[in-house]
Amino acid sequence: MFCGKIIVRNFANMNFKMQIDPITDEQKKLARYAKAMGHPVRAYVLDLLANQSCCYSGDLTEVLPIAKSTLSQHLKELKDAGLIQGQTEAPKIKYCVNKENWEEAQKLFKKHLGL
Amino acid sequence: MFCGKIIVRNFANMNFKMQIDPITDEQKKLARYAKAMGHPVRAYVLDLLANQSCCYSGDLTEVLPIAKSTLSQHLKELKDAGLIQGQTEAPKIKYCVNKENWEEAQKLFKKHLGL
DNA sequence: CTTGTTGTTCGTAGTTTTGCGAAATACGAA
DNA sequence: TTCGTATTTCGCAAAACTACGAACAACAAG
Repeated sequence: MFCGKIIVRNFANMNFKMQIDPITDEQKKLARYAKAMGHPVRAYVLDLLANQSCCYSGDLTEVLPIAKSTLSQHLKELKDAGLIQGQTEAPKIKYCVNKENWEEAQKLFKKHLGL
Repeated sequence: MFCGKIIVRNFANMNFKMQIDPITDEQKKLARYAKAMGHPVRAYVLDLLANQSCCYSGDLTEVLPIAKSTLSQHLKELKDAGLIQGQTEAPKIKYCVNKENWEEAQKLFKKHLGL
């Protein structure tokens, strides 16, 4: 998603295209992570994976009141945001937090929430 | 939004309705706050109000590359989530963080992100 | 009371999210 | 290879989100 102002100025026969976006990359990243956490199911899953350990999709389906396919989409959402990762242990898939990005998220929230 | 399992059991001629929801209230609150922060514009506004001071809607419109009406909706979203509040200084409206809820959000993120 | 300034609300449009069940996929085991 | 298990992908529908401009509301100032 684009969130910037495009300003075009002409000097003589030169063309300048300058994008002035008051929203920083950090704020955009923060928003991306926040969005991923912005659903009860996903907040629950993250909580579980962060404070505890890895788990299988099936473990979650047993506990959560949603269809398997719906859970799968939430996991995909978290994966796309970079907060978790899944490794195949056929026929299961073990999900864990993506340490690197999780730490980045921690840093961002810490900074922007003034913690 | 409901995220729980409804389990109904019958004992003799008594009816039990029990809601078993693995997702805690804290996780739901966290998700609510995170959702509100989950857009670049809103992340920007929160950053501004939290790290700096209050500001008027007009101040933001000058800087942000979105229509007034769109900004107004984002501010409403933040207000509905409880993260900011607005007080009339006619004909302007001054927006500030809602201190009480902001602190709750800080606490929740701190706890659930393991900070 | 009229005007100008500041924001919100409304109507509309297109996109994304959320959710489900059914079908498809992946893969070890028999 | 065929079967069973675990999970994803597909197709669909309803709801929510994002965004805009036009119209409206609030109110101080003249």
